[in-house]
Amino acid sequence: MKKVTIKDIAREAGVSPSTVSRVINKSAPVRKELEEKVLEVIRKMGYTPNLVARSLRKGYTDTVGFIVPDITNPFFSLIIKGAEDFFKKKKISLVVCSSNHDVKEEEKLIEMLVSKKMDGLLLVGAGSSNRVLNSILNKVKVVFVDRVYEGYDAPYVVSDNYNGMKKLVWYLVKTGHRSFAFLNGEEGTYSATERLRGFVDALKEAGIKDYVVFFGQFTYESGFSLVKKLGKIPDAVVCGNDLMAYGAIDALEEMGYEVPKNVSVTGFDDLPFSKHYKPSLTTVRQPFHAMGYESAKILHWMISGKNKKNKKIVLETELIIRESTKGGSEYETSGNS
Amino acid sequence: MKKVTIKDIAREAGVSPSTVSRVINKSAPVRKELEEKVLEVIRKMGYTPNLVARSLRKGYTDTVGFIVPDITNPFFSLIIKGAEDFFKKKKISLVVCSSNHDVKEEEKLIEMLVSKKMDGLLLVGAGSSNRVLNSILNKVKVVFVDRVYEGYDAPYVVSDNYNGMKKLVWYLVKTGHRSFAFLNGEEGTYSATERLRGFVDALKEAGIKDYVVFFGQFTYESGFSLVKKLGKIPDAVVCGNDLMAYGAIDALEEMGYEVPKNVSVTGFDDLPFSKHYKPSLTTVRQPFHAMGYESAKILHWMISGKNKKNKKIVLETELIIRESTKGGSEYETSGNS
DNA sequence: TTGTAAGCGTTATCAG
DNA sequence: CTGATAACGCTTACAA
Repeated sequence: MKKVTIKDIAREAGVSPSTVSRVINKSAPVRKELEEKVLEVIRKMGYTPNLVARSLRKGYTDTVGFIVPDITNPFFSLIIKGAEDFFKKKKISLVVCSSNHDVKEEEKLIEMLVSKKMDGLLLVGAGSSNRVLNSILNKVKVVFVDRVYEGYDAPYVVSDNYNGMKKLVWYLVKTGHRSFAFLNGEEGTYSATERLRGFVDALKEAGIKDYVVFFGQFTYESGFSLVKKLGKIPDAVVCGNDLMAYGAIDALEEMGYEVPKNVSVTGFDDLPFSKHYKPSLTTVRQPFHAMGYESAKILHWMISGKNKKNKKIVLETELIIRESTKGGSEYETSGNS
Repeated sequence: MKKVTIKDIAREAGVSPSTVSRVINKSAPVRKELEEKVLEVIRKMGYTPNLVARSLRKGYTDTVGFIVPDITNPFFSLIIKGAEDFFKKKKISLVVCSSNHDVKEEEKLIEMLVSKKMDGLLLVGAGSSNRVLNSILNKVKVVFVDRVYEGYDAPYVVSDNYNGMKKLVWYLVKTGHRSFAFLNGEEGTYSATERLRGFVDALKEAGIKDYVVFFGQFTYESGFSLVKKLGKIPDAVVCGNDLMAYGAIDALEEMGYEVPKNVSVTGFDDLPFSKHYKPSLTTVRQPFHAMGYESAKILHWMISGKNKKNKKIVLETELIIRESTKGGSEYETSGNS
């Protein structure tokens, strides 16, 4: 099928290309009669505007890029969904890319997306820094998601990892736990760092010194193997995220412990699945969808020229108490208004 | 920062734009000396080619669209990952869109993607048909994923739902199950239909008539509530997919049954999580990643002009035996060569 | 209200 | 090997 352009429509309708353009975009008044004629020809010939040409002319693409470490991880795909839900309303499409937790790949992706003239970029960084970031930060609008990059003056949207973890630990202390192990994710990651801060600060405030900290990855397997390395089993095993908690629980049970009877285990994230885990997981809920949605909103502001340049958003986290921890229901979660 | 174009480079390097283009694309020989000069200026001025302009000129975008019902569903995100892994090697990017299981939305998305001049489309359809499909099938290359559309002569990649289900039911029969309930997903869906066919045929071959079939959705909640509607609990509850099986197991346990002691439950998909469910799930593994990867490969063939027009691929499924079904280990899976 | 023509940034063609 | 020039399809001054 030969492709039909605005010129073909113009010729067929006996008008000029500009008139056709005006009809399509309602960018200027056109005589009713002509308008109808044009519309009819468009329909008849099955014309659809070439948005590539339009983009070249107008200077924007109505497309933004979203780079995440792994699209397969529900944590990220839920965030993406949030962004998508916002952008869909603005008729903006999303180019989604996985960096596979690799900063090198991330750099390549960023360059490609900039070259493809994305109107903006949403970035869940793979590392804590990035060579190309500096050079592109003034070529394209960027919003950091779930990460704070020291030294870059760009807006970000994160959730309150620090206070989420604090709430969780306080709860554990309050329900009688006195010794702790923290099975954390990748050392150096923003999330791991913040959660550790919360963990340590909460215990310090509680005057508890009986704890150990290990780093691993944010995966089931890592949670599983880290548990096996634990010398003595503490009252509570606090995990870097839900996946690790699943692994930790399974390892503990394999070792003959019952959760939560002999040991409490907690997660972080509250993946949709965690309420169905056995035992269902006590964890800290991150507002995935909102994280994506808010980042998208900010990026959109920036794109539209509303200069929310240094918007920094920290979204609330919520303590979710379920059955993987021992202890009364006397503690009220703070976020359930 | 003012954007720098190929002309700026040309001027600065004292050559013509064509020469710069030739250097960038290695599309024709250029004197070493000039080439170096150009490369240097490019570096110095921080030039990156405008791929929108290039696309307009060349007639393709190195971008393909992928529409799925819900990016949040691990089943789909794993497929997307497969496609992404293939396309990354070809430097093709993916515009990922969720139709939210809504055919209307899907139609809009398709039109938009065609307008944006995607080189091709990967489509996990939301329904069994679609108004715009006919009109765009000769405007853009399309590969259907996980669905066979009757009446459209386009290539597809699916997994062998029918035989997968047959293998599963045979196994159940072989291990002594004599009465069945099939808790299926959305009626009319390709997957639901094929799995039902497999289920019915296998039982027919086994001479078993004691079974019931229900339709619902492919969700945890649906599995849960469908179980509650079951009159008598059969030997085996066969579920439309893994999520439904999770729900079914939980409902059954809530009703006081033990799985698999009192009743066996099976899934379909083998989500990464199913081996960690309690009990771990007996299910049929679909080759998610391969489904995405193969679809991408075919689409790429079509785009590159290699006319694999009517390529139809049915990928093998594999029976995965775990702990949610009662029965010996005497049965050998067929796919473990 | 409508048409003409320039231009968005590339690349392909054609001379030289 | 290199440079003009046209063209990709659209939008937008500017002119009428």
